[in-house]
Amino acid sequence: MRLRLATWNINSVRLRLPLVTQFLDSLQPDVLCLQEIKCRDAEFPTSELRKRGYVHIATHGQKGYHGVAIVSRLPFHEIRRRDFCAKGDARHISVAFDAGAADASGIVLHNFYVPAGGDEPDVEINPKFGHKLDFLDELALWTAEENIAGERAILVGDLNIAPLETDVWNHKALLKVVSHTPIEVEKFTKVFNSGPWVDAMRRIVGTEEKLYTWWSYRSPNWELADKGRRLDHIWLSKKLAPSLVGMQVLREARGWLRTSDHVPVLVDLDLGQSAAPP
DNA sequence: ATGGTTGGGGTCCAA
Repeated sequence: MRLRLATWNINSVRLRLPLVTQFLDSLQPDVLCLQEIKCRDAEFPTSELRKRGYVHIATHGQKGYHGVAIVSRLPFHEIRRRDFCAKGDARHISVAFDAGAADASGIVLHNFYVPAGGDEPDVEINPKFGHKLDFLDELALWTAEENIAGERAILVGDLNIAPLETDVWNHKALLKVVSHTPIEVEKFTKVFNSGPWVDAMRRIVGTEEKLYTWWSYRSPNWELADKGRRLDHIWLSKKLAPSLVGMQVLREARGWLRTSDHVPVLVDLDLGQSAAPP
């Protein structure tokens, strides 16, 4: 069984619903994880997505800011929503695919929207940066305690950190820019090492190659200047990693009319292979 | 070094 999974920071799902449906129609993912839906659960465009076959929908929304959702053709259960840092922020949702999802059964999927962290990488003058670091600390502890990378697990989302030198357009220029500072990369790495995770994107595109998923709205000529960062990630547990058969960053989506500043990232898994011995 | 754009909700905050 093939499973196509996508993640996309949509930056207002209601405003960009036509782009979401265009994306679903053309790329045909089985599961789409969204971040920054920027609406309450009741305002999520559930009926429009159900009409297109994505009948299984779980949301963790709030008014105006943040918010995550999982939109799926495959049935799931055990929907969980954790309030990291106990601020009432909607930044996490997870589901487990059930028996009706055939070979996807037993896979737990976590969808995150990590705080952006504000402009100044200094906790003394910028509480938002402190919040981001605290969020990562709590995430590392929790992922280890809960063993969320256990057996068959996937972690996706806008993690708002570009960890590698080739994840940003200019490593040196961005060392003091929030998203690429050493302290953030250190904490990001701790989260990654809290479980047996594999970076699916870098399994397909080598670390010597530049790879971005986000281009600022503030930079004109995004395509020509190409001042991007890889802020969005897909991690597979070691057990699932052998099933990875494809990955794409849908760079063209950044050129769509009135689009998000993030583009979708997709992976293809051949779950028939995941049962094979190592 | 600076300033640039977008979205939501409401006359500014977050990204």
